Amino acid sequence: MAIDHLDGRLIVLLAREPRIGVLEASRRLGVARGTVQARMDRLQSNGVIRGFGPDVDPAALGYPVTAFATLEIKQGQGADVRAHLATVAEVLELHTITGHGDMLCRLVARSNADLQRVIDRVVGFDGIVRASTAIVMENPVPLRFIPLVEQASDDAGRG
Amino acid sequence: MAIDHLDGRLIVLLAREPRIGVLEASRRLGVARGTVQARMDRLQSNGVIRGFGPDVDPAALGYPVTAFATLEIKQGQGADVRAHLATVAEVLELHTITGHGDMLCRLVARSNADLQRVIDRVVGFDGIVRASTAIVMENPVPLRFIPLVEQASDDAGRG
DNA sequence: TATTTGCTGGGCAATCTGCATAGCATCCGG
DNA sequence: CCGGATGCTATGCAGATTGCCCAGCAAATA
Repeated sequence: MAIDHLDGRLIVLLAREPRIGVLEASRRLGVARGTVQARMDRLQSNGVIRGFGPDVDPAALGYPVTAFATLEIKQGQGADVRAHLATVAEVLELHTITGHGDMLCRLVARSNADLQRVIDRVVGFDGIVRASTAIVMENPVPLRFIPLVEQASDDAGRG
Repeated sequence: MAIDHLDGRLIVLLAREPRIGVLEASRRLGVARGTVQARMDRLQSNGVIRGFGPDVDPAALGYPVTAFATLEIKQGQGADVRAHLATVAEVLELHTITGHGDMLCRLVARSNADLQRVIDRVVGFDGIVRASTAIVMENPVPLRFIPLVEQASDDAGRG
């Protein structure tokens, strides 16, 4: 579960140049090919690396508007709401959270006007009492894991 | 910029089985290898596919706690705050948003107790007036793009 | 001390990639 | 209706990579 420095370097390398193969990676890291192969297998069965799915940009797909919506759910309707939101393609992720709102979801839309349609679709469901939406203007730090990986692998030695 | 049905099928296929190569993909999709190659090149230069970075799970790295923090920023300190947050490894992403809070960021931590440390680190900076945090309990819909891709590629024909 | 585990270095057959060519069909402006 | 551009198919080939194997070795473990 803990990763060492070599794991860290491997993940960072894969993040930077995803198309390189095992052989090239072993050259870059200065270790044997079998080692890289074993590390990658281990990282994947550990679940540290879930996969290598293509990194899709919603904006390039025609959905340049992102928003976060906090939803207040009627007691006992949680499961139904989850199922409902899972059917909406514009809902990219959904979390249940502590605090006054009950759920937080990330939405995308084709335009600000289209966002209204998406929100109507999201909240147009019985179990949802209220929704409050924040539109994303800028994204100074896009979703990233590398710094965390580096920190985790640095911690390894002196855990 | 718009993607057609074949693009959609290709992306979905890559998402499901990321390690397959161009040749295998062409077999699965029932098209020529050169076609898949051309489509992938186009999708990447379009920016629809940003890359194939490894999908890292923070929980497996030892950071099982996720939270969203809404930050209120002192006028004119935006840039400094961005720079500050970018240096914190536990800040996985940062958005500037409309509404009362000014920024929304996604945090991870090693435990609920550790989250306190992370939050202190995040808000322990001059430009930040106030922070309100929501801890994620469940994640019924993990970050996903496939439904959106399918919708976008279905729209293609009858746009 | 015997055993297990992880890394190295090497080898081999099968496969895949990158690159190039050529034939077709479709779409579009003239 | 024609010329030209574009996109898909089909194929070929040399070189690189993969998956799988083995044996030696060092360090940690029982």
